[in-house]
This record gives sequence, structure tokens and C-alpha cells, in this order.
Amino acid sequence: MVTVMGGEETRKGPWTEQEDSQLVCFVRLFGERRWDFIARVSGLNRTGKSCRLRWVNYLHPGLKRGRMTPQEERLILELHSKWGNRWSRIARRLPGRTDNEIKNYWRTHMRKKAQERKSSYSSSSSSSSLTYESSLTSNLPPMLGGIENLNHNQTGTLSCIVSAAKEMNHDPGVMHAYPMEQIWKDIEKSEAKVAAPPCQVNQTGAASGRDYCFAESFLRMENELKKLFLPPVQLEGLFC
DNA sequence: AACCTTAGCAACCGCAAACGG
DNA sequence: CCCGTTTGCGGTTGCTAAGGT
Repeated sequence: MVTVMGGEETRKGPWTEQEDSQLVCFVRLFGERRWDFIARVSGLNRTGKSCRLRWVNYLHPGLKRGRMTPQEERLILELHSKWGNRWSRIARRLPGRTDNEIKNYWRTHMRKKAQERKSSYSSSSSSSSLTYESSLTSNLPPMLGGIENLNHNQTGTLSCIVSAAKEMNHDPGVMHAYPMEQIWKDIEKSEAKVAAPPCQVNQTGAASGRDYCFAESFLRMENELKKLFLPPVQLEGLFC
């Protein structure tokens, strides 16, 4: 879907694999900030907001996919009873899960369960001093491993990221060598309005259109960064 | 097989907080 | 302190696949 905003076309709706790969690459380059800049310079024709959401909820390398474990389920129930609909806060206690995921999960699973429990408790006697919540708290096991312990190959998303990086000849290790903070400062200083023209996908096929998009985006970005006093050696290393 | 309902999920929207000049 | 911009959050919508009739 495409909406027209002020003459520029802004894409909406589901993300394509190509867009995902492009976003992953640019986030790796510039980090998880300045979403508007990333949106503009990548030529994705998405809003910064949309890019951020896509990254946070779907493309982020630390994401755990698949069903909630019973431990996670209990933790969500416990924390929701404590904090209410503070999804982002709850999500911080569940490594690899996003607020959106938890919110959706609650809506479909937990709310129903909570209601069932509530009704069953209200119908039963209140003689027991041990509430469901307190029993949860006392029996909670430690959270299963942190993000670093996740098996990244378990998710299609992760393999997609890896393949995207490989495809683009990108060495993730390179990034750590660059002073991104400095780059950002420089960008902020001299950020000219980068008029990102709509990415042109040719009519013959998506593959060539994709290559064109990447090439054009990088060219655009390279030109921008060249204005920022970066030595050519660093610049070469920066691009995928 | 066709239609309807429901569950699950991705994505959008509006608002408010945080940030920077 | 003010104001514009960016980011984060929570609510909501819309699409799709699965299951039921």
C-alpha cells in the first residue's frame, strides 16, 4: 500500500524481504537511533516510526520467536497483575520478547485465562490465604537465559539478517571499529536535507530492482558521509 | 466445497515524554 | 524556558490462516 504525503510516496502495510534486508543493513550501519534519518537515507519510503517498529518487533537480532514458555506465561501474568498494561516494562523482564508480542499474547491468551481464574476464584471459597499471585511469586524460576544465550538460528528472521549481511558482503565486525557517535555528531552538524527519491524498481524483475535500490542508497549515503570529513579508508569499510 | 468465525499477529495511529537547539 | 523534533508506549485495526459448520 502506498500513501501520498506532500508529494512523496510513503509505503504502508506489510514489509517485504527486500525492505527488511535494506533496513537491517542501515541499522547496522547507523545503530538503533535516528530513525527518520535512516528512513530517509535508505530510500525505503517508510516513516522513521515504521522503521523503528519493524526493527524492534521483528528484525532485532535478540528476538525470541515462537510460543511463550510456561515460565514466561506465569511471569507475564504476575507482572501484569502488578503493573497493569505497562507492556514495555513487562517486556524488559522477558528477554527476547517485545511489548507488542506480550500485548498480543495477553489479549489472546492471558486475558481469557485471567478471567477464567477470576471467575473460578470468585465462585470458590476465599478461605485460602495463598493467592494465585503470591504463589506465582514464590515459585517463580529464574528467567531462562539472557538474549546472549538465545539460539539465533532458530528464527527465520535471524537467518534472513545473516543472509542479508552476507549477501551484501557486510562484515559486522567492521562496525565496532568506527566511532559511530562521532559520525552521528557530524551528521547532525551538517545534515543536509537528503531528498531521497523513490527507489526505482525496474519493470523487469525484483532482483535487479533490489540491486539498484541498494546501489542507489549507498551512493546517496556515501555522498552524504563524504561531506562529513571522514577519511576515504573508513568510508570504504563502512559500506556493505 | 463454500462460507463463517475466531485466533494470532503485524502494523498503524495518536499521544506524551525526552531531547536538543 | 520555549519550541520543534524524535522516540517510546499503549490502544487499536486489519489481514490471514485455521478451525468449525
